[in-house]
Amino acid sequence: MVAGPLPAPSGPGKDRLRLWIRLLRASRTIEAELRERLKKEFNTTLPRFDVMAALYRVPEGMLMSDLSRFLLVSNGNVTGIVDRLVSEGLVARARRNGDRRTSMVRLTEEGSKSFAIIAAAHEGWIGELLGKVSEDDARRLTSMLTSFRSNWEGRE
Amino acid sequence: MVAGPLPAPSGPGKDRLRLWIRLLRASRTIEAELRERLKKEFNTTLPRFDVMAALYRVPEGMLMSDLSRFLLVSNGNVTGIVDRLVSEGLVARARRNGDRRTSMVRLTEEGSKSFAIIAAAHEGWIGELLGKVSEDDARRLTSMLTSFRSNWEGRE
DNA sequence: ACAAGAAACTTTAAGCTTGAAATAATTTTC
DNA sequence: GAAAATTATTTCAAGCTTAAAGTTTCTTGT
Repeated sequence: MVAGPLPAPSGPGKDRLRLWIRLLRASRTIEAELRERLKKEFNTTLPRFDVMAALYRVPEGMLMSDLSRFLLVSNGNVTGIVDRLVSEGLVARARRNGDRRTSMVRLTEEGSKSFAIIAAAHEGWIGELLGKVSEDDARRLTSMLTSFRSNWEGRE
Repeated sequence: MVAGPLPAPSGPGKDRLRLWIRLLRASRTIEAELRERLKKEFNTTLPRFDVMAALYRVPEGMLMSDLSRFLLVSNGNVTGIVDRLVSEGLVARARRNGDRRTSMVRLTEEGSKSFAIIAAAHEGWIGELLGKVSEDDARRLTSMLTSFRSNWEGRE
């Protein structure tokens, strides 16, 4: 890690900037670790995991556009990830509801079983990686981030 | 946003998992917004901005490997981003120190001027996007994340 | 000195990501 | 009820990202 040779700037607004930088670094650090473990242990990727996690909560499936909104990624992106999951037999697209533009995407039985195993390991990893954060801090942080989220959603 | 139809799970370990999910969502939300504004307002990208921000702090420049470590991305990745910045005239590679394997990378004068402008806008955006987080919470969050970081660095 | 190993960087292949353009199906408007 | 607008999704081009393999240049052990 390269130490910043310039003195830490201060002033109004700098506190938020510093917070953002820390937030980004923390999530990138954890993300990198998860990515590596998913690859090594289960030969899968974080985006695939994210899609499967979203679908796991909703057995009847989700529309592509719901997935895209939920995961905060572009719809073209979801198409590619789902394509790969389908070709691996973990996910199925069901065309034809009433609206023939849409396709309902859901985990296959294999996908569901596979995800359950990975998710258990994932939860353990998070426990390990965030283990040094006290229960108290974890709850406090969570509630601050929750209030950030609701502020965000009510903006514009 | 799709609401989770399953009841929120509880139990030991779930608090950390919930924290991680919130952390990830918060940073992705902000990242997406920054990415979009960087594109729209300055026709640049977050990775380019990150590299320039790292270099801006160190006028004499950094080695590729330092950049890679500092930004938490792979070295092959940095090569590509720096290539593009060089072709745009914002960054310069200076071969030949004593060690001819290394190249010292630094902002050009144009790059430095350009970054200063973008950075000012960026800081304003962060102030806006995180504006609803109180100064107090911002400092508390920052210190929690800092202690996470130092715990992290001391692991393994 | 010289071979073996390590270090700094680039290249490559595969996959992720975005924004924009293209398709196809539905809804709205006149 | 046809044209226009909207919605859901896919395709595309460009760029980001990683891990692994390759190149070049030091460094080390003998």
